[in-house]
Amino acid sequence: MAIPPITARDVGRMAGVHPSTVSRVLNRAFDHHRYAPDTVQRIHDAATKLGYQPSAVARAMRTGKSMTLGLVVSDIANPFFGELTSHIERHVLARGYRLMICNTWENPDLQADFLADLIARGVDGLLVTPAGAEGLDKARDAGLPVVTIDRQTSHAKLPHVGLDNIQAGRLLGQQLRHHGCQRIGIMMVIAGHDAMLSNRIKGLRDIFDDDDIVWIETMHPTGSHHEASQRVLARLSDMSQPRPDAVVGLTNHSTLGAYQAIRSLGLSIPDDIGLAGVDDFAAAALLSPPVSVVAQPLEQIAIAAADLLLQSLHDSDPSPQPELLPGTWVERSSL
Amino acid sequence: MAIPPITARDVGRMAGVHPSTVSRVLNRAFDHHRYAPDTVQRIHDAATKLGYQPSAVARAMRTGKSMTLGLVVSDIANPFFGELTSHIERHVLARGYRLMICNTWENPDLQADFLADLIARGVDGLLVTPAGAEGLDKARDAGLPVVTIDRQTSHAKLPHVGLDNIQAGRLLGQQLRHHGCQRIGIMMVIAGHDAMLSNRIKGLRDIFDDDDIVWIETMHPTGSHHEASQRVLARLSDMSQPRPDAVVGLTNHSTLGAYQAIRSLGLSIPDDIGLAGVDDFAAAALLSPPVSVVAQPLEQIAIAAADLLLQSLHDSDPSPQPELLPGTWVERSSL
DNA sequence: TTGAAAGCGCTACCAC
DNA sequence: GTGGTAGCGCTTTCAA
Repeated sequence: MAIPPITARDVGRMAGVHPSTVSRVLNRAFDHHRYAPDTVQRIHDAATKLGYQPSAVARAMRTGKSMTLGLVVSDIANPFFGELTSHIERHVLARGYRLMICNTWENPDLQADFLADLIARGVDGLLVTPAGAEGLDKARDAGLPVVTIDRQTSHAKLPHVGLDNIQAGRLLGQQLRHHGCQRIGIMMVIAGHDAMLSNRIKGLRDIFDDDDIVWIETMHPTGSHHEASQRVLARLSDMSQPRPDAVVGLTNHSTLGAYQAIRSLGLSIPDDIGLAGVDDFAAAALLSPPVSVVAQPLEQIAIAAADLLLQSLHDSDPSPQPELLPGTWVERSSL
Repeated sequence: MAIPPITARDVGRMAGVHPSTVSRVLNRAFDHHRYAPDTVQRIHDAATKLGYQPSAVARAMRTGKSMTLGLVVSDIANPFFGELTSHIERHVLARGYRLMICNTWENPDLQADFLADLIARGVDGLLVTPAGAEGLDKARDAGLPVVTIDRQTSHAKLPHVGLDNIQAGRLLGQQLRHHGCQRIGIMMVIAGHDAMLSNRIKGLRDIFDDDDIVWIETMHPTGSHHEASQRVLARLSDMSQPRPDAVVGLTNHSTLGAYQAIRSLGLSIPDDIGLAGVDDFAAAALLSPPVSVVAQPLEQIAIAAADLLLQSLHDSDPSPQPELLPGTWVERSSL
């Protein structure tokens, strides 16, 4: 057990050179001409024979760069974030970076803890889907590039990449109208104090008057789609209000919950009531009927965010201009 | 920008003590009586005033412990692994550990790369849902505790926690029988060269004769449920074979694909044909009809695996006895 | 009870 | 072209 790891010293000894030479030769693979070909050869041989892996810890200590990025995400169990994470990882990996992933479960204090810890661990930059503003300023003050994804924080104006929520809301509204909906009910999950959902609603309000929005039901972000379902159920069972022509879910959990509520009421979609949402999810295409949604350009968002961060690792200042990507309508048959 | 971080030296200077004293006092919080109360006070004051965060990198370098665990997972975008990850993270976090998460996308070579890199980064232990045996021996040889989850590797006998696949297959078979099924078709996703699926089938074979298994359709693990759907479609459309009473999916993607195929054929579940699977997934309860499955005790698996690893960080040798947890039947209405 | 020194493994710099 | 030295920030001896 506990085999002592091979160090540059060991390689140097075997190749008959000084450790610093080992380091130079191994790191600048394309400067071979500057060293005696024989030396280079011996070093490479020794390194492979010994299975030398430079200690990333020591390297990070010395260079101040860990080649690691921190990803602070709301809930990795939510496929939305899982996919986002997956795209981000693939992208930064290709550029030589690794990811440290932390789950905040929408807890702002935990987020602050994670950020502080990631900084202490020497990450080179931070990607965050904020659960609040907590800890973000400190990260920026520490001189670390930070890019927010999916949600924008209210105060700190950090570089941001995400869905154009107003456009998404408007697109959803247009489609609702196009399918003849007059009155809608909205189910949403409120996450932190961000502008995401209010913007989606703002877009919707560009198309629907206040009077046409029968109700807006909210829920805490830690709840599941079961809870969302309860809320919608209560709304639809309340006979003192007119029934909306359609229910819209502003997040994937909300839409799923709304679907479940409508079905459990024995209502038929779209004949009795329509359903649509923002955020696509695997099950949407498989429900009966398949549910139409505004889909986020997840991969583009992931790539744009990663690129923005990677770029600001080298250049000094990233544009504080939010990069807002448009959603696309995925027509299925729920309206 | 690039604010120089606070070091123990800075704290020491402000408190008028040597950095080593700062370290001792701050680390052994419950040995206060061994130091002059006044010194302790000044150090704490200085540390909080300066916002001192010890560098985890330097600490890892010195102590050889990074308080970080590596999690090498097949596909974080698959909610099964997303949830597993989430449980694991919560559990190890409570014990002071962080997670470095790597996605192999079922690529054994990538797995080997990740493992080597994780070792170089000084992780204290490894949790792996193997996509193959690649790199696992090397990790163990390096003296790192390794625990495999979900799938067992064929050769390396590593400590393992996962579903009791034979039991799960048998349970599924029993339920199929109980609902009157005589002949079944099986859809599965083959992942690596592990025993997981063959064990699920073995359990099924305890209940069904070979003749009662009309067909077994396989697919590569990188495929989506769409591909699974194609396969099942082809099987069910093949009129030269008898149609099974039920289709069973051996993974969540398979079951989803099978559902889609059956529906697109206009067949009704369970009247025309039954459907069931191993692995629960969010959509299973929402499909029409809801799909019955053998569910994995995900949280228990996560906790047991994390505990096993954590324990072998301190004690020397973990039991090489696989810890097999039973699946439970979730009755819905697809049989 | 505290200070001083050493050293984890690496790489940047300065000699030669 | 290559060796030597220093030092990243921490913790762990050993001395006092």
